[in-house]
This record gives sequence, C-alpha cells and structure tokens, in this order.
Amino acid sequence: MSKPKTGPKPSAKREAILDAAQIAFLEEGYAATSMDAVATKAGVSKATIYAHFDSKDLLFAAVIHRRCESSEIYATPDKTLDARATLKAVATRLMTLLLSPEALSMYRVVVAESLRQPDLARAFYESGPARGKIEIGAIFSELHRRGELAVSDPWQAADQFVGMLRTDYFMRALLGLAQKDGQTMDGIIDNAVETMVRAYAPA
Amino acid sequence: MSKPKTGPKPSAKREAILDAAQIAFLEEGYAATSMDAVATKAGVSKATIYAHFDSKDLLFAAVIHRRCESSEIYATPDKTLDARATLKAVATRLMTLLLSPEALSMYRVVVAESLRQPDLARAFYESGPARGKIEIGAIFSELHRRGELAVSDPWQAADQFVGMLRTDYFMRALLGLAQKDGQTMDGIIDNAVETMVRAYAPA
DNA sequence: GTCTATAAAGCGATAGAC
DNA sequence: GTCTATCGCTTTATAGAC
Repeated sequence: MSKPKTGPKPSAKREAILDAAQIAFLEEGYAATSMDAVATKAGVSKATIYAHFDSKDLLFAAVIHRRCESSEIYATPDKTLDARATLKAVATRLMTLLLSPEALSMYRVVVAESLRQPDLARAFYESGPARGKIEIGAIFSELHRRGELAVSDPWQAADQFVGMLRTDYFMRALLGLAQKDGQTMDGIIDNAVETMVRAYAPA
Repeated sequence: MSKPKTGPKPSAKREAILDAAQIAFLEEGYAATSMDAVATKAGVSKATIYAHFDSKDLLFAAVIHRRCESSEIYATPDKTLDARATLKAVATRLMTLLLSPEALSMYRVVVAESLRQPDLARAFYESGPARGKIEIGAIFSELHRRGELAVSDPWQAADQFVGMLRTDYFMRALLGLAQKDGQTMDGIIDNAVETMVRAYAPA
C-alpha cells in the first residue's frame, strides 16, 4: 500500500513539457506564449502536449500549481537570537525570495491572469503571501511570548513588517527598473526592523 | 500665440478610440484585447484606428501615458491637524485610490507588460509610486519640522508608511479574492498610523 | 479621415498513421 | 504515446474607394 503520490504519473516528456512551459509562461506571459513555442522548447510535438494537457489553460494551471506546491518554507528561526537578529534573518530570507527573478516573474504573470483564472490566483495567494504571513506571524507570536515585543496581534504585525519590506525597492524590481543608488536590501531591512522594534517595544 | 497644448490634436474619433481602448486594455489585458474589439466599442472602423495609431503597441502606450498624465494629486493636508489625523487623512486618500478598480486594473496590466514595454513601466512608476512617495515624504518632512515626529529620512518613512498600507488587504483585492472578515481599510490605516507614531515619537 | 474588404500570418486544437 | 500534417478560426495590418 505504498502509493508514492496521487495525480498524473510522472513521465519524462510530461516533465519536459512542464519545464518548457514554465520558462515560457513566466518569461513571456500567458498570451504571448504559443503552444508551438512550448513544443519546440520541450523537444516534442504539439500533439504530444495535447495528449497530456487538454488545453493551453490547463497546461498553464499545471505549471502554476506545480510551482506553488514546491514553494519553499522560510524555515524556523534560531531561537537563541534576540528580536532584532531574528527579524533581520527572516526579513533577509523573505526579501531574497521575493526579489528572485523567478518569484518576480511568477508574480507578474499570476497578477496579470488573476481575473481570468481565479483558482490560480487563490493557489498563488495561499502558497505565497498567506503562508508567509502565517509563518512570520508565528515568529512575532514567539517574540511576544518571550517578552521581547509587545504585539497584541502577531499576524497584523507580520503584515506590517512584510509591507515595509515590499516597498519602492520591490516595485522597481517588479517593473524592471534599475535601483536607486544608496538603496540596498540590507538598509531597507534594518530600517524595517528598527521601526518594528521601536513601535512594539514593551512598556 | 496661445497654443493650448502640444502633441497630437484632439479629435472626437481619436478620443473615442482612446476611451474604448482604455476600457478594453484595463479590463481584458493587452493581449486579450483585439483591435476589432476596440473598433467596435469606439464605433469606428479598424482602419480609422490605424490612421491615428501606427500599431497596437502604440495605441496601448498612448492609453497608458494619457492615464499617467491625468493621475490626480493627493492634495495638501490640512495644516491644523496633528500627526495622527494628518497621516490618517492622507492614508485614507491613498488607500482609496490604490484600491479603486481602475487603479488595480492599471497595476495589473502595466506590471504584466512591464518587461516588454519598459518605457510604460517607467511612466507608470514616475506618475504613481514615485509621485506618491514624494508627496507623502513631504508630509513627514513637515511633521518633523513641526516637532511632532522625529524622522531622519522622510522619504524612507513614507516608503514604510505606504508599505504598511499595501499589504494583505491590497494583495487580495489585486488578485480578485474576497476580503477576510474583520479586515477593514480603516483598521489597517489606524494600525499603520499608530505604528508610525510610536516608532517615530520624539524623544 | 473614414469606410469596406481583404490580405498574410499565427493561433489553439485535431485527425490519422504508427 | 508520439508523430506529421492540417483544419478552422482569429489576429494585426493594409489597399483602395470615397
């Protein structure tokens, strides 16, 4: 009784199609990606794609869902660190992830298609922003329990903290614009950490 | 010598085309909008569109640029208000703007096309996020001058403040997901204002 | 400038052989 | 399952009359 997994069986060609489709969809967008292009990139014929996926929509959905499922966890923070160091560590991990080319591409294409494919928007939200909020909320909860911060609502604090990381710097990266001189990831993180620590200092 | 404006002359049909194209592009996205659809909505023939705009790309660019130029100013805040009330007022204006259907659509389509049309991404950034940051930075600068807040870098503070407004609530709206019960615009604003006031309280 | 009509190309999807 | 070949449709863009 050892079923390794549910869902469609893994197949070399199927994986090649998904890999090629992922690159194409994330780089070019949904509409600008043709099934011919995916077939060529994957080294298969177009008919083979349709043997595995009933339509372009469903191929796109399979790509997005696969990526959502494989999204990494932010990992539990080192419990020996104080509030500042803990927040800095988690912020560095989060910002590095958010600013990665793959995450930015994913964000662009999912946002663009969100109204036409609501279930993909939901899957993206749950595996990305919602998950991050929960994990970072747990960290604030722990810092509160330790008495290092006084946060009445840890998830609201997480929301604020993440928001202060996703600002101008993120917007410029998302839009493909160069960063301003003097703006660095570390600087943004330090400022956000400092603001949180000051605002939620215990009385 | 009274030139009313530079650029292409205003024409009834031209404006009708731009209006129809704006609705279509913002609602359906760039690729999903056909020139036939724009022609029908505008009540003109497709050839007339091409008489005014050389290509679909340029029509799209004209739509985006027109909207960027007409983007409203957030207005100067009432100088008799204290820090909390000032920040609350400006946050309410900003969040209402950001969450409007037109602004969300604009954000979706520009982000989606940003890599393929870098000049549009730039125009959007300058007229939207950059402008907001400057105006809100000026408000923090004024609050600092008045001694109500101690902000060493007003534009960095503006960045943080805006970031705390554009969080989970904004993301859900952007993705077309329903809002969580209990999450309200006013609540988010109050929390953001409180966090800023606490973090930047004068010593 | 504005129209009707059409060109030329690309698209998603399928038929049928193997 | 996988291929080649092709269907049927939509697309952007243009030609030519008025």
